[in-house]
Order: sequence, then structure tokens, then C-alpha cells
Amino acid sequence: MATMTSADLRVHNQARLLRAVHDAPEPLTRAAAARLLTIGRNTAGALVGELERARLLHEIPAASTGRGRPTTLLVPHPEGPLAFAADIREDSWTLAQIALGGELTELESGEHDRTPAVFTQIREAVERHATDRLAAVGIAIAGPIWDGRWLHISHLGWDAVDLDEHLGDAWPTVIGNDARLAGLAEARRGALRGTGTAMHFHIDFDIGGTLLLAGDSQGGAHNIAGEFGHMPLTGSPLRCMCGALGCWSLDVGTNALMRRFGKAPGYGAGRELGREVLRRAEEGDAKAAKAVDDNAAALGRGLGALANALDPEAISLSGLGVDLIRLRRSLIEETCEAGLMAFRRSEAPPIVAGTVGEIGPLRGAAEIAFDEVLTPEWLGSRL
Amino acid sequence: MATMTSADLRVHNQARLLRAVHDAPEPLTRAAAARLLTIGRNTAGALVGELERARLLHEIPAASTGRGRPTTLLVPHPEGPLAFAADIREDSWTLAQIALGGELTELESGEHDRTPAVFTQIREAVERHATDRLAAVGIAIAGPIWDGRWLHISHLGWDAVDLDEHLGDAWPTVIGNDARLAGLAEARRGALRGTGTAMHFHIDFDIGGTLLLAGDSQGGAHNIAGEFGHMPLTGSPLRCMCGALGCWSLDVGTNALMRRFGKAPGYGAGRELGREVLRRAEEGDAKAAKAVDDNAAALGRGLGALANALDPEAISLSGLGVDLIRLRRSLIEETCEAGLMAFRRSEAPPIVAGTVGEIGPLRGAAEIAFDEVLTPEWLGSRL
DNA sequence: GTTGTTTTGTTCTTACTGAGAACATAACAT
DNA sequence: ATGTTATGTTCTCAGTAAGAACAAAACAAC
Repeated sequence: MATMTSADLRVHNQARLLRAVHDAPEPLTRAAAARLLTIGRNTAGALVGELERARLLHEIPAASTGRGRPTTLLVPHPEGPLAFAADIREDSWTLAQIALGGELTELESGEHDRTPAVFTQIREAVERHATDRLAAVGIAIAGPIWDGRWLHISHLGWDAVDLDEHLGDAWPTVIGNDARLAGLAEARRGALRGTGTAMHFHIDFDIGGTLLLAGDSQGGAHNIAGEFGHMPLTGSPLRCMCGALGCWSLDVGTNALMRRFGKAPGYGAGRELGREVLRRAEEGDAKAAKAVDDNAAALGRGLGALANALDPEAISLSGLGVDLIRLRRSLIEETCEAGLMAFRRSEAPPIVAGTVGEIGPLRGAAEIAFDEVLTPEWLGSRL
Repeated sequence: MATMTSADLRVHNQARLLRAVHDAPEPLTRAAAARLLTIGRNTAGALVGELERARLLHEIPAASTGRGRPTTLLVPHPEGPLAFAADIREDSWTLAQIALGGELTELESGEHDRTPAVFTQIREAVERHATDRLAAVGIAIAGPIWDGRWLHISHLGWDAVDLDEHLGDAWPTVIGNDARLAGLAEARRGALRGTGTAMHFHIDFDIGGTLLLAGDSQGGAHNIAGEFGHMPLTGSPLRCMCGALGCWSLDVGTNALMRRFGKAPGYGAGRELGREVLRRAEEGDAKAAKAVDDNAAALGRGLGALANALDPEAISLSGLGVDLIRLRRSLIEETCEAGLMAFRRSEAPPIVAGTVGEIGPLRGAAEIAFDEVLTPEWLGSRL
């Protein structure tokens, strides 16, 4: 609960208004915004007027919906702030531009050589596209990031890469784990919208996720929470490359599928094989089907355990998880239920596929970038 | 972010002030409170004045500490609101009265027959002691409580006891799981004070806990989060009485100790045996020592897994956990570290004994009761 | 013992906020 | 053409916290 003076009040309400516009699934009218924030029409008019003059919001005539004087639609200002979001995958990257409200435009993409030089590539791409409107940059990457600075990405051989050496400070830059950001995207604009407590899991080579509380991804002490894949939830006897024993990720994800077919669980190289296993399972190949079964069962078992601990309203999945729901929904639900405490079974959390899709990490990166902007502090300096 | 008018501002700041007084480890002076809330001395004077007139705060001369005009100490008003807190254990209960700031006075205690009749006993005890000052009642009990209403306490044979049938509505009443409330007490007034992200585990017959974010215990969708003991973290092959398989609680806690000595893991009956095992282990009995070793190792293993997932700043333990830290600190730390992802090991979260002690659940119950009071809504109605 | 220093309390003014009432306006319905 | 409905606009008003200036109460230094 921050300090609040009568002058801060205005900025506070303007931040609420901008947040409402940004979060709304469809453009908000000025009248609807006033109702949503429970402020008077006069106050709404004053707030919007100042935000328009600050080139943050723009009003356009709204199509009339019935009786009553027509109102205006609140849309991002044509000269308003933009966020850039980058998604770094195992050998490629994408840069996109996002406006207030979430409109996303892809700017550029490329390949990289699996070294931290990718950050230079991205920085240069940002510089190519940057204008005065660029307010913040968000980056999604697969791997843990200690305190937003130290990268520990075992499959790229990055041990403790110092981001401060690779990112410029020309723009406020925030970075997050791809699984966390995919979850954040679902919570803000996808399947988990409106939930109080929810969980998201992104299944790729391994499994990562995030606890979402009221639309916010929980970062923990070092902004490195969410490594649910590195809990021993399925009794695997194997040692994980993270250093611990029996991690859930050894049984769920593309690596787990690959291991079934005698391939070393390399990262980045085996995504095609993973897809192939799914395809063969769909076509009736028994060995592939068994591998998918085991993957789904291990997924369900872990979800049940985590639901006991964290009591989510809903659980969403992205990446391979979407395929697993499509192919093995009932198996996942049964194993999840078996792992739930008995009294929870009658109201088990729904397990749903994410609706944001492949661009989840990119969207999530845009969200954390805009979170830097939609603050009373930033707003106060802009007005 | 709630609606805020210039009139709400006053109540908002008064709530902040009362919260500061309640949370402060030592009585706050008016001048210190003004600095803490970063409000002017004039504003502080006005706020305190109104709170004094509303019989919420009282000012007494403060001992002077050096130069400068003497200030006043902000203490609870002699006619101010009180919370009652009850702690229900397996065969006994305690009722206490708590004032703003946390001063706790035990009122009454008794035994019960392990049926929901205990709630009638407590209600009658509350009525015996209630005055106009009683503002809210908080209850701690060992077992999950669905949506604050349905109790599922297997060791008492309570399947879905409806609290609404057993608690009156004469006072606002809130109820919480004892492990969660012990954790809340540590976060507000104990070893976890000031942490952003922390975890607490209460080890009794089994193990329960809570995730604490900025001093708040996370309840989940049905206020029933925190059943970390019912995750399969240690690879136990046994079925748990919760209905799931391989729960952590099968390896940690008094029940786990008892099982080692051929006793059925009953609840409530075996606490003495648990203490006896600890005593014998301290005296050098090999079998007892091994049982304690296994308990501590299983504890550490689970803590490591959970630290990977939730990235706590610190972990505190209560109940049997305090003894385990005393007797087997290094074993717990080693097994925890072995379960951590390698890159986390250099900055593993400290594992500390709770400092609130046995009355943790009672203190936590008082906190949730006062949380009902220290809101802008309650305050607004009182002023 | 006098004087200066430091900290806090008190008073008054001021800039600013959002609410509310009254009225104006622009659509649709009859 | 007239009434209804929802929204925009203008003005007044009660209320907030900040800031400046001053008063008061303690200690420190000489």
C-alpha cells in the first residue's frame, strides 16, 4: 500500500484507466470505462482528456449501440508508447512490437548460434526499429534467470551468463522465463483470464510453469520461481541435468519422449522427433502410443500433486501440453484425480489448453514490458 | 486496485497507519509513524486525532530519546477493538484475546470429545468473555477447510462438517488451517517478518504449510492451499490416508516416526511416542536415531524440491520441525541442497526454526481476525 | 544558568481531487 | 414531431495532504 496524496490520486486513477484499456478483451468505451472503474462521467472525461493530451489515449467515435448519446472508444494514441517483445528459442528469435491494448506486429526474426551473441542481434534489431515511442523491451527465453540478470541455460551451455554485459541500457529491459511468460499471457489474455489463483505449465523439451495470482506471475525471491519440472513428482530414478534426482521433467516433455526411442535428450535437436512420436501415436503405433501414454500419465500425476499444494482454480497448458490434452485428456484427468486428496476430487481444477498459442512467451514478454509503463511513476513523469 | 475518491484517501491512510501500529514489533511513536508512512507531521496529527476520537488509537507520552520535542507513543485504545482467537488441537482447545499490536491474553482452555461439539464449546466460551469490544473471531484447526466452510479432518473422522451449522454469526468469524496460520504468524511477527516470498512448514503428525507472499498466506481457489505434505516428494510406495499415493507426510512427522516403531499412525494418540523417539535418539538409541535421520532427510528432500518450484527467500519450520533443526540441521541442509537445481545451491534459502513458538496457530488466527478489522470498509463504518 | 540546537507539534494557506447536481446533446422509439 | 435514454459538460463543493512558518519541549555546550 503506497503513499498517496491528493495529487497522486489522479495518477493512480489514470493508471487504473490505462490498465483497464490495456487489459480489456475488446476496446472499451469511455462510458463503459467509467462504469468499470466506478468513477463519474465527469471524472472519466477529465482523466481521458489529460491522457489524450499526454498522447497516451485516443478517442474515436464509437458505433452507437442503441438509444442514448453516442460515446467514444478508448484506443491507444497513434503517438503513444510501444513495447517491443523478443522471444528467444533454441536457435531462432522473434521481435515484435506491441501497442497498448495488445495489438501485436511482428518486426523481424532470425536465427542465432546458441551463444549470448543473440542478445547483440536482438539489441541491434531493436535499434533498427526503435522510435521515440518505444518505452520498454521485454524478452522471453527458455531457462532460469537469476534476479533478472544471471542466465543458467544448461542446454545452451550457458552457466552464469551476465545479461548486464549483453543488454544495453538504452531502454528499460525486462526478461523472463518463457514458461512463466506463456502463463502470464494466458492469465492476462487467454484461458486463465479472470482467475484469482491458477497455474500454467509450458511443456517443451521439459516442463516449466508459473503460479498466477490475480493475473500476476509469481517470481519468488530471485525471480526464478516456477521450476516445477524440477520436483521429483513421478518417482523417476534418473538424474536430471539440472543436478537433482528424479525430476518431473524426466517423465514429461519432448526429452522424455525422445528417451523412449533411445535418443539422447538433447535440446533443440529433438523437437522434430517429438512431433513424429505424436504423429505415430495418432496413427496407431503401439510403442509411440505407450510413450505418449506415459507422458500424459506423468503429467497428470504431477498436476494432481501440485493442485494439492497450491489449490488452483484452473490449470492451463501450452506447447506439447496442448497436444497431450487433445490426445490424452481423460488419462491426464484420471491420473491427476488419483493424485488429488480424496476430498478435492469432486471439484478438481479444470485442465485446459492455453488459448494464446505459440506466441505465448512473446505476449507475456510484452506484458512485463507494459507492466513497466503502466505504473504511477512512469505515468507521473509522462504527464 | 480499488476505487479511490479524495474522501477514501483519508480512510486509506488511516488503515495504513493502524496496520503499521499493529504490525510494528515495538510500539511506534507518532513521529516515527509519520516517517514510516512518508506523510507530514501535520497529516499524522490529523489522522491520529481522528483515530483517537474513534477509540482506535491512544496516545501516551513517549520516553524521550535525545534532543527534540518529545512525541507520543501510539498504543491501542483502552476501548478499542479486540479479536478472539481459538486454537483447536486434537483433544483440547484454547481461547485467547488479542489487542491491536498483538498483545495476547489467554482467556480459557478446555478439552473436547473430538466431535464438532467443540465448536459449541468455543462459541459458548466466546460468549462468556465477549464485550462490545470484540470485533472478530479467528479459529485455527488442524485440517483442510474448503472455502472456509467445509471441514475435512480425516483423523477426527470429520468428512464434510459444515461449519455454518456449528458457528454462530454473532461475530465475524474466520477459520484457517493451523499450519497456514502458524506460517502467517511467522511472516507477521516471527522468523519470516519482512520477507517477500517465503514458505513455512508446520510438522506435527504430518506436514502442512503455506506460501507467504509479502506477509500474506496464500489460500488458493478454495482457501485450501498449503497441503504440501500431500505431494509425492520422497518416493514413498505407501498409500496415504488422504487418498493419494506416496505423500511426503508418509515420511515426515510424528506419524512417520511411529510407523518406524510398528505403531499404527493414529493421530492424537502418538504425540508422546514421537517425543519419546526424539529423546531416545538424543540419548544414542540407534533405531531411534535412524528414524530421526530418515525423517530429517525426507524433510530436506522435500524442501529442496519446493524451493526449486517456489524460490523462497527463507523457509521456517514449526512443531516437530524445530526439533529436527536442533538435532539434524546439517542433514536437512544437505538433503535440501541435493534436491536443489545446481545453480541454486550457492544461495540456498535459509532453513530456520520459527520464533513464534507453540502459539503460532493462535497468533495466526488472531492475525486473520484482525485482517477483517483493519480494512477501509470496517474503518469507514467505525469513524 | 544561559544560549543554541534539534526534533516534533500546530496552525494556516494552498493546490488539487472526485462527487454531485443541473443542464446540454445526440442517438433511438413511438 | 415528440418522448426516452444514455452520455457529455459545466459548475460548485466538501475534503485531502503538502508546505511554510512558527511554537514548544527536550538536550548540549559553554
